[in-house]
Amino acid sequence: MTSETRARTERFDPAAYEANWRERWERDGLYQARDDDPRDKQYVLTMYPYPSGDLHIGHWYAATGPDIVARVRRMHGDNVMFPMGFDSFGLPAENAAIDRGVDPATWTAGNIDRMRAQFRTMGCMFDWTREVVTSDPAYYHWTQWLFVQFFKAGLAYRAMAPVDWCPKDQVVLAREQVEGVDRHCWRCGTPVIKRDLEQWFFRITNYADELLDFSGIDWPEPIRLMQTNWIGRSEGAEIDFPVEADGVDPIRVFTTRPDTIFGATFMVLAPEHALVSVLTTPEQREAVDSYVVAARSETEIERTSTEREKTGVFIGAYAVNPLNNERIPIWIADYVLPGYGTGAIMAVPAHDERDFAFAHRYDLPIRYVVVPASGELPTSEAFAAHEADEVLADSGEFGGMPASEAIGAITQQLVDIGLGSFAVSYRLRDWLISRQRYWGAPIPIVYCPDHGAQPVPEEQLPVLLPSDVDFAPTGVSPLQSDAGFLAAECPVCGGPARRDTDTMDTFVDSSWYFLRYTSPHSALAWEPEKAKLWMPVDLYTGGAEHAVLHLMYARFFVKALRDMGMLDFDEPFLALRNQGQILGADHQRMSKSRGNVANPDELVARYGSDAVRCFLMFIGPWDQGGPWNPSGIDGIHRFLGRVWSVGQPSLTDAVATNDADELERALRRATHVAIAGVSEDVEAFRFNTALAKLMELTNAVTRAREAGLGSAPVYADAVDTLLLLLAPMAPHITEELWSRRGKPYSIHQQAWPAYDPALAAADTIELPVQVNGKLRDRLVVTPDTPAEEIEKMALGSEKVQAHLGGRPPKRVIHVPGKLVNIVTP
RNA sequence: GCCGGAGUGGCGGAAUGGCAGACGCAGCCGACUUAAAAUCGGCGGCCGCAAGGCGUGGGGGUUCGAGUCCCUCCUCCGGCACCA
Repeated sequence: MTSETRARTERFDPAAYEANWRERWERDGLYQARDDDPRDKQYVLTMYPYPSGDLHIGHWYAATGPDIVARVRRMHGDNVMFPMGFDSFGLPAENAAIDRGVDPATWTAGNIDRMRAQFRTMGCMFDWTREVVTSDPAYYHWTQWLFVQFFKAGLAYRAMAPVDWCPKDQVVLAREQVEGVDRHCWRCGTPVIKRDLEQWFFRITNYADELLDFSGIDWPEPIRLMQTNWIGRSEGAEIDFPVEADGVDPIRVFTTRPDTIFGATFMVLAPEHALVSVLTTPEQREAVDSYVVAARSETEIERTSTEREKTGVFIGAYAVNPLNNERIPIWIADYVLPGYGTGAIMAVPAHDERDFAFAHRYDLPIRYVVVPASGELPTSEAFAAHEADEVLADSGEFGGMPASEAIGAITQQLVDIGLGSFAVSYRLRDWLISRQRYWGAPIPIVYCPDHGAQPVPEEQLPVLLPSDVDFAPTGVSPLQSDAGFLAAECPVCGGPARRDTDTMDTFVDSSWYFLRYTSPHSALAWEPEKAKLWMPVDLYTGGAEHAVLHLMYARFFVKALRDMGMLDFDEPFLALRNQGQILGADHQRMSKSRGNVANPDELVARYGSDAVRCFLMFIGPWDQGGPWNPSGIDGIHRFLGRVWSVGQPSLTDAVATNDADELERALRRATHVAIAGVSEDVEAFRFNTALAKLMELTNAVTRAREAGLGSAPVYADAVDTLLLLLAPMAPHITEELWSRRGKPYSIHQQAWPAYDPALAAADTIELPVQVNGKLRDRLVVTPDTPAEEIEKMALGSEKVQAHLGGRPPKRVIHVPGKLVNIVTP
């Protein structure tokens, strides 16, 4: 650059223009998605945040990726909606109320205001006119209304259930909110315990099979696998084992291996099983009772530890094997879980590790009934009968039958004698949605002494949260101590009734917020025609940690609402992409308690929003994340500085060169190579390599200017293209330069540059020449050089000849455009 | 234990089975400057004076050719975990 142009170029100072452009975009409603836009719609969505207080670097990381894609799709000519809101019900607000005495609503509203302002500094194309806030009565009105619809459709029911209870947060948790080996609370980490409570459930298990079907949606394989495993479909049989006592129902078991029934040497009931008290003999009563009491007081940790030695008690009673009438002793043991299958098993110690360990400890018989076709049999451990080439042994008329065949044959025989059925069991349980806390949507149900649980009439919704309650956690909802809230009227008889004092799991709120964005101010939950216009979401992004929570619940909601006639599609999110997690500098998950939360404000103030966006996208693949280390942001700042420099208008310091034509072709080629590369990378969420390609183009443009091309049309084209390609990632600097160059406002409304392969084609290519796969020389040829000539040139190379040692080559492999490899004899 | 994902320079990372290390960071050298910062240019896997050799977690294999495909082992990260 000459000193003359340097003087003309204003100093690169993002602070001088970034906020101004954001205000202009806002004022112009540039990012508002219009319902009456005739172009193809494109609904891009990123998971809305919990308003915890301040945005951290992870929010920037998560939002920038989809913002880039949304912007590119907009430049491709689509009518793009990219909304944002707040998932604002939940425990932290209530804990803040307890700790600091502030009202949850006030605390939440303050956080939302702060975070909304911080969000705006990102320069994302969020359409804030569509914002939803789930703790707003105008929103939870409809969450409650949806609950009533689920109730009326038979998909919401109340049941006494042993539930996971967090003793610290004093709240019931969904199974999905209990994590890890020690069965701890997902929020506070405290080990959970079991309690029996009347709870509301959503019948998600009705949709277990449909939720296993991912055809037609483009979701990451790991997420699909996690949901599949979570749903845990197992095919097998239910089998009735009659008991010796008169007038008592048989013991029904679920098994995936009915073919091993002749190896059943004992039965095991879960300690909670209803038949335990009926069947226990007087002599065993005391031992059984004390075992049951002990099992029920155990924590989840103890109960489900796989390390622990298996324990149990014989209850004194016997069942009868329905196929051979053998007498089988009945035990109880806590390794049989009450909530899975039928809560009872036929124990086949020869072919199940757990039954094997139990039999070993209590000296129960072990009988092998499935053997390898080879005839060999292990004797010291449970032999996992799984393989295809196995046959039954010691199994009456089924002896010698292949195991795979026997599964069906034995079940069929049990069906024929009325003591069995083909059955499917799922790991998935119904979704427990009751929460004994304040800061959530009240469950819109009243209890009448005469008419039981009745939904609040729709015209009386919303059931508003009272604002003056005592927040100290007591194990019951704070709403229970609020007499004004508690008192209600039975919608059937008008008599006095009691309101439900629990609130809904916040995952209920987030199971339909994407529908509310389509018509956020509607006097309905959503306008059917608006949902028809925008739904389903075309691209959804967020963290993989929601694989079996939000992402499964939202699918369930859409399927249930479809069956209620309220929606006409099957899946909420057509495509899903997960961003990686930005970890603290200590490689640990960012959390306030660890003190490793990185705040972007300082970086934004120093380098500008564009630099922070680009830096985050540049550090690695977006789906990978990684530990936070801001040291590389200087490189991005320098890059944007070079863009600032080349993007200035009317550079006239052109110097005539005698090879201008070739230089111009090279610059045009670099431009079109960048168009192709960036387009491809952005669609694939490879923002890091897209930026690398933009850096290469910038370097090529800089070189061209140094070479004197500054006033050539091809130079202006290259710069314009650079700005257009960079605009989705760095919306401010590109708008500023676009404007300075006298181009029409806004750059974000321009068409994405068109790629011309002919202009990207190289004049000459460099071909590596290998001998036995090792690089020995290079050839520079034009793309149309005939293969024979290239091979002749390769063989003629001195370096190649040195390695051939005068011998003729054994083989010559020529991959056109790639390389030549010569194999020596 | 089961199911995923990942191991590449000092660092972040790149590479449809075809030149390993693109693009950056940090570093070193140089230009500009009284000087520094900023900016610009250059150098950079390891061993070796060189020729050359060795290099993508370890070991084996397929191939003319392997970071990439196959087998096996190790380490790290995520999910699930007595689910019959």
